[in-house]
Amino acid sequence: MKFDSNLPIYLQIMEEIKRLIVIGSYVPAQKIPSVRDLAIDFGVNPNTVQRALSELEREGLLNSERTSGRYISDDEQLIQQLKQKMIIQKTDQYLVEVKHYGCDDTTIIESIKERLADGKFN
Amino acid sequence: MKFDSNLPIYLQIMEEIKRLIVIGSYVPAQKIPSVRDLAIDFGVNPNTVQRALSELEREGLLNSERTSGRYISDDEQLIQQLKQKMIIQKTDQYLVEVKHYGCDDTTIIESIKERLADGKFN
Amino acid sequence: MKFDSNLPIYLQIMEEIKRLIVIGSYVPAQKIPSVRDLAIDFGVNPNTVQRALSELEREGLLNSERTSGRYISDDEQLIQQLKQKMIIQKTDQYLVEVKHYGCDDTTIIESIKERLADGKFN
Amino acid sequence: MKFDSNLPIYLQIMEEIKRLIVIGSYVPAQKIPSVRDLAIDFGVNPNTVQRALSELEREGLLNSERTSGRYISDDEQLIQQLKQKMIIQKTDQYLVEVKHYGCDDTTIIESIKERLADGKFN
DNA sequence: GTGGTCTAGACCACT
DNA sequence: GTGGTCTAGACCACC
Repeated sequence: MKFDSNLPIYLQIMEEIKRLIVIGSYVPAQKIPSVRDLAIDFGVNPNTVQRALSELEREGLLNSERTSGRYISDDEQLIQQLKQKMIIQKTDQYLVEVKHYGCDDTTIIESIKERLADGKFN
Repeated sequence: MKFDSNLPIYLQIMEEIKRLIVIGSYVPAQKIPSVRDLAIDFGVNPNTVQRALSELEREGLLNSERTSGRYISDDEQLIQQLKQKMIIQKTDQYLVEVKHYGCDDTTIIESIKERLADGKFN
Repeated sequence: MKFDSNLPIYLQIMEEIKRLIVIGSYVPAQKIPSVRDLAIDFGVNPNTVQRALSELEREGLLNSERTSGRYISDDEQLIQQLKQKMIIQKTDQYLVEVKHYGCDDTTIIESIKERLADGKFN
Repeated sequence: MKFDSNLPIYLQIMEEIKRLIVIGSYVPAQKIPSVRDLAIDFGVNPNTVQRALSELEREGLLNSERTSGRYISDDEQLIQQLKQKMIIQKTDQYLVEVKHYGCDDTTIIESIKERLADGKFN
């Protein structure tokens, strides 16, 4: 995975894991790979993965069972909320920014439709 | 101004200055405040402002006239393109991300309309 | 049983067994359950129980009779001392800590009475 | 400082700093020593101190001002609550434990008075 | 010099 | 082999 050097890697890993949860690659209660394996996958130091996972655990998305491994939360509701929350968060951030640049509602929607029409995003 | 501690401050200052240009607070060929004054405005070290301005100069948006100070580019075309470029860039980044989260086109447009309807962004 | 993840489990098991002795759930010379059974009770690996028991043996509270199993010490005096020793140890540790936080004697006694009055501890 | 090897060092450092706040060695809004200096004081790796301080920051007891250093929270109320909270926490934990060992209220209070009378804790 | 992040590599408790 | 902690040492952004 390629990381943006302007954002801490552990945050980017958190994002990626959230994404994997949201799109269903990780399902509730599923065991995730070990810290060491994820570190290899991400091409990153185990400590960095550890930090990302600890933060996710603090957010309640992961549980760690001491010696057996880490698991996606089995709180299906929480997991389902996650998708909506992530989308809304990204959308709101986008809207704040473009409004900040002086766009009005119709311009925004036009822009979106236009860019989607290009079909580059599939 | 409040900065996101996870992103280099000089990048955030660059963004802000671009924004001021786009919304017309800075017009082509206008002289901008001194590094020192901007540093005070932004509540930031002059070195940090310096770096942001240098980068903007590299992008052609600013010219520094040695003794007299720094000016917004007088290339009106460039300035005019800026708004569109910024919007498109932000839009595309947004679209990439939400597509990455498994959203399809209609969902995206619905989301946008929904959030705009809230009216929180005006 | 719930363990505090910040303290080695074998220590917490030692504590619990001492507690069972002190409150009379285990009486002198009584045979205690097998490592395997204790491990199941505690929801823990047999090795961990093993370590706890070995330490207790070193302290003279347990004897292992090779083939027939492990027994609470028959040294009734030792067992009787245990309760006092545990109480004193915990009390002293508590006093050291709160004194360390700047409490004087009367404050301490007031605190204790106040918390006991709440009746949450019965 | 001597650390108990059975408890993570960063937790013990957090405790110690809270203690320093409670007894007034650190006052609200005061700047605390740098991570590096504290690391030397505690005889510990800077990363370990960093972790302790980050956790305290998350608890709102500390603020870090990017490049100038870290400061005790200026929320005097929060700081004042801390002392009570720490004492109550320790007292309750003590009471739970000794009750768990079968002590009744009068025994507890007698124990406390007796140990205090020894005068070893001053 | 300050906080923050990251790496590399070690050790521990526990399975 | 698993999560968790710790060390030593580096680099970065910022002052």
